[in-house]
Amino acid sequence: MDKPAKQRDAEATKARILAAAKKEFAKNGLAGARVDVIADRAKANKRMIYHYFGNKEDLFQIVLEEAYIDIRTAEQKLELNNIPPREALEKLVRFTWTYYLKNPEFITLVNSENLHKARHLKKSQMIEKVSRRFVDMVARLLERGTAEGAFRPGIDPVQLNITIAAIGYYYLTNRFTGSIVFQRDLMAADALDERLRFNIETILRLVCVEL
Amino acid sequence: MDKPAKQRDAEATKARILAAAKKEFAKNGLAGARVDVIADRAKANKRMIYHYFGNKEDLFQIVLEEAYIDIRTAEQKLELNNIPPREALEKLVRFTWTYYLKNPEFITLVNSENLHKARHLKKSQMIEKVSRRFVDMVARLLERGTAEGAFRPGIDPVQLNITIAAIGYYYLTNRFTGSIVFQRDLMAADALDERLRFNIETILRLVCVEL
DNA sequence: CAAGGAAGTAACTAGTTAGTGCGTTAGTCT
DNA sequence: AGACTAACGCACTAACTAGTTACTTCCTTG
Repeated sequence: MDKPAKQRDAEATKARILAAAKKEFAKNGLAGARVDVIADRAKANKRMIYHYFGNKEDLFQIVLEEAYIDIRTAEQKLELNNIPPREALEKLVRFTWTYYLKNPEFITLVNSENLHKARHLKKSQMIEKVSRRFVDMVARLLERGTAEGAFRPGIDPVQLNITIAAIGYYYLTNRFTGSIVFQRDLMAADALDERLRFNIETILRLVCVEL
Repeated sequence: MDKPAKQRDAEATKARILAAAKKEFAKNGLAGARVDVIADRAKANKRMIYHYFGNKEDLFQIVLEEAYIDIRTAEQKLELNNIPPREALEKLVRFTWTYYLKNPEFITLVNSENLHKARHLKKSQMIEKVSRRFVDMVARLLERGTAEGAFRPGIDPVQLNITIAAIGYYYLTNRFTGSIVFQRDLMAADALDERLRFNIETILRLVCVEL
């Protein structure tokens, strides 16, 4: 069922445009991004962008949606409910940190979207669906841990989710100003290891009955 | 209809430009901000902006510097070393949260600066000085708490500072996408109270020997 | 195989935007 | 008073940028 290699390939062109757009939007934000740059980097013509995606903002919206779907999909693959609660929690903290570290565009795109008061995400129905599944996963983990007596009762899964994200996200999104303010290279390999360790400790102390 | 004699006041004009610029840069980022809008809102002429501040980027840099100096100054006024360690720590968490909440431009300006890899902050000497004083303050607090047996030993003041900032900053900067992802109005009054409570608990559990 | 549609391109337009040239007005100093 | 300096303002430009027009090239299918 393989399609023969075409000289013309709409899907491939769309994919190249999306990849280039992700990079450009992440680097310069929505206002700072240049459509011409996206076209060039995608080895496509600017006209193709407007043909496939409508306009700059619509393109941004699709890039953003894909970024959210990507992280939520990766999270589901963790299958946290097949391992002991405490290990699962640590695994989630570790995953979140590593995902942000390896996908720095995600952070920048989310920042951009918040600068625009999430007006693009608001239009997306898909996001609500995948987000609910994500919150449910952590809620179930908390229930399981509480039932086993490992986790403190009464922890709000949303607050926990936000906190797990926060301690990784903030460190990485503010790595440039942070390296100046704290006069330390926050992106040095040992600094990154140390931060992950600290984050795991923060969350375990918050959630677990005893260490 | 006589025009009232127009008072000339360079300092007042500069101040109006800075205030307008802060608002515009915070709202739209460096690339999205419009110099004409700043001039209009400052009830000044665009020519004055270039006369006093050189260019758009230099203006951004000064706005950013002032924002940093403002928060660092407010932090120093806390005088954390005159109250018991545990209370001082809680006070710092509470202050950080409240400052971000009441000064949303600070967060957005810092985000913008990080999008630009902190290239403006790098040029500023003042920042390093006020930042060091800030880290020292928290370091002394940690030492004091550890000496009294209230705090766990070996906590890195930089990691703690980052974490205290993170749990407030992330919640607020991502309040728009967060309200969609978590399907909850993160800015409702009770949600804000609840978050502050949760943040205090997070930090106390991280730092204190026992609650 | 011809025909129609889809993929792809170059050159253009209309509007925007940072930055300026140059002139005017108000306050100050001698 | 007159001269000098600094505050202020208008109107312009050169460069840029999102989006479009009008066209060519290639592929599929009836």
